[in-house]
Amino acid sequence: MRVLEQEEKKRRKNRLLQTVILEYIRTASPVASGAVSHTEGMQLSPATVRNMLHELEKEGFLTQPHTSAGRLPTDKGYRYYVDYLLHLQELLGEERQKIEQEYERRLGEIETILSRTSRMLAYLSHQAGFVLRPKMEVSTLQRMELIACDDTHILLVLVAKNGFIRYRLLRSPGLFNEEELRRVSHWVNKRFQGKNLKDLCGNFDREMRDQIWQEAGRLEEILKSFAEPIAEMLQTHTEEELLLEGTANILSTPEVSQVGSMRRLVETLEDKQEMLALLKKEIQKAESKSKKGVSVVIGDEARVPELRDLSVVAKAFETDKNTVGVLGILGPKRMEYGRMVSLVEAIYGALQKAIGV
Amino acid sequence: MRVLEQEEKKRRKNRLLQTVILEYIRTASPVASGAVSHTEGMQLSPATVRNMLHELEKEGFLTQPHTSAGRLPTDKGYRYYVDYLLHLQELLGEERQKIEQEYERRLGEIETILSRTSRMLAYLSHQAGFVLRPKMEVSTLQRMELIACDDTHILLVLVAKNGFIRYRLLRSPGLFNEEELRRVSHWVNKRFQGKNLKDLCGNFDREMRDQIWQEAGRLEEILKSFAEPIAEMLQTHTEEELLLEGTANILSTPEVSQVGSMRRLVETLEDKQEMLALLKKEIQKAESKSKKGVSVVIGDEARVPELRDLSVVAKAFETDKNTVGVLGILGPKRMEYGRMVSLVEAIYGALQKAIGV
DNA sequence: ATTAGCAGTCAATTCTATTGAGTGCTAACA
DNA sequence: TGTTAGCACTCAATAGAATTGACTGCTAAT
Repeated sequence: MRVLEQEEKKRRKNRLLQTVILEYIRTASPVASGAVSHTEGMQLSPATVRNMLHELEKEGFLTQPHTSAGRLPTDKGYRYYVDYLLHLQELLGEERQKIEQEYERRLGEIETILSRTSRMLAYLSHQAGFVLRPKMEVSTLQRMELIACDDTHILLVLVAKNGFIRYRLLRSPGLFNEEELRRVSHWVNKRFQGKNLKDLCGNFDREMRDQIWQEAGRLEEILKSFAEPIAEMLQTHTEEELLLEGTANILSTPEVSQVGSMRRLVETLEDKQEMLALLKKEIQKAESKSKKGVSVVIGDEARVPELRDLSVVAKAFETDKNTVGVLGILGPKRMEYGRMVSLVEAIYGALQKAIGV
Repeated sequence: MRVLEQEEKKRRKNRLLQTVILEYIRTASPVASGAVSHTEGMQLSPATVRNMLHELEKEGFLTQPHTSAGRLPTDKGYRYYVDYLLHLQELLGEERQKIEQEYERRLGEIETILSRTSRMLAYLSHQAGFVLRPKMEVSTLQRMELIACDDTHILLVLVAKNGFIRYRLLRSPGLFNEEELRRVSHWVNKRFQGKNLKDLCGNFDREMRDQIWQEAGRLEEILKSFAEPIAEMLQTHTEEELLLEGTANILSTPEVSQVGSMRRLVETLEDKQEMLALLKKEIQKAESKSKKGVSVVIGDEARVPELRDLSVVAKAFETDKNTVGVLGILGPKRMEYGRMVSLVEAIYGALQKAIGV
């Protein structure tokens, strides 16, 4: 036989890599040369396969846990697979149906929708599902309203352009009738509506005081009483939050076979602050490179030792022009990427429709 | 020596049981006769101690994991200890301080306070902390308000007497000016304020329709458009919710030494529905018996196999006359009950003060 | 370029022996 | 009658040795 053309050789190697990865994903144990030598389209003896595997190993796509074991993919291997060899996998009819069902009965509060979304992701992926709720402060002020609850309590409600709301029950700083409260709301809305919450957050107090002096008498007095509570409310609670569901799902993977590593994993996942920072950073980075819109962060690419065996499949979503959150799933590196990417895309679509941008 | 009086014998036995339990809590491994024979106030030889231990075992307060091992408490043993032998343990100054700090800057939203409370419980106990948020429907309607956000969206806010609020962003069912919306709110508030949300939930729609016909013209028309959205909102979202924090803390206990049991535990804890039903039931039961107000559910008393090695220390709290939630901690049976009871009491107190009933 | 065959590697499993912590019981003692 | 010393016995835990078997790498033949 003549020298195989480079192209043909390359094609076969890709095919082999793919087979090994799929097999490893299926069985969770290192793949032997014999196991892949007779799969469809592969008619080579184990020995030949071994030679090829050897090459793939030298190139960094595969490793062996020890000399006399089969091969398993490295992070680089998975990366190549995800970037070049991946076949998206259609969702099942019942899965699509489940998603539709979930979102068609519109669930009002955006908080609830997001929380259900993370549950949905976990449920359908059998991995952990997460939603990184966007910060409120990146949005703009849509409306501020004061509602008298009883003589001593006033509810301060703040509606952001992105559909989020914050509220706070104040001990009333004085005795005001409804009309007066309305005038305060009106005054504030007139001046601050549409303003960036982030800007307001820092200097609302000052700005408000700057303008109050222009008013006189009773109105000035009332406004003064409310300047501080409003400012305070703007300052707290602008944090984003991580909703994480289905942690238990990723504990059944053989990757965490020791009690210690399992505990550390749960600890890491529970440390919302850390997870949050990490996901945000990594996903933004990945997002900018990826074309499909769904980004995949594999294993150690996240640079967190405890998450070394996990991958993230995620996609950013918008609730407003510039308010982005992230939704996705978190599971063992050894996951069905094809299905997961499709799933994240499907749920992303349903969510976007539901919050009706 | 004359026959020991029954009383003296009983006293010594109690003391021994207590010592064994404390020792077991401290070391997490079965307590040998030698280990307790020379503790303060105990001046008996190991052999004598062995005889007493044997009796305690026959009475069901202790067991041995195997013949040649030390003793450890049974559920009955813990129960006796908690009910009769427990010394409450003062919190440390810094702990008290931490609690005060957390609650003194009043955090507005009750949701946030509760969520922080569960985190606080976890943090100070080094166990899992939880708050079972009360159902909203047991409270009464304090206020309903419609807020126009823009031409197409209206925010429907519902404030309950217990400080909880629900909101929902509606696609506006028509074009209404502020004055008109105000009239709707006013109309609803006038008729339904103070009514039990649970009752409203079921038949708001009907009741409202019953009364609408009395109005005429424009107002009737507007009211009609809002009857359904409001009714729908009342019906959803009356669920209570479980906030659980610090799960990882109880995974470091030697009780869950196997991967399987650990996984099952995490699964159980994550299944909020189940946990919720369980906690509610058990704690109510315990609460009715206990005098201290803090209830303790030990191990298998909860009748959930996965929680066999855990105990719950909890206390009910009120945000309103008849709105009760529960807060507490969840940890290995082998926990410092004295400290935990004090802790739950302290945080309960701080919370009650903070939500200012 | 491919393949059969063989020597070599190494985790996993099973079996055995050893250790040591701790008990129960009995007989002696105060 | 209550307490104690002493001894035989039990049993989990640990360590070591032997065996197995699933692989690979290499070489020589095709």
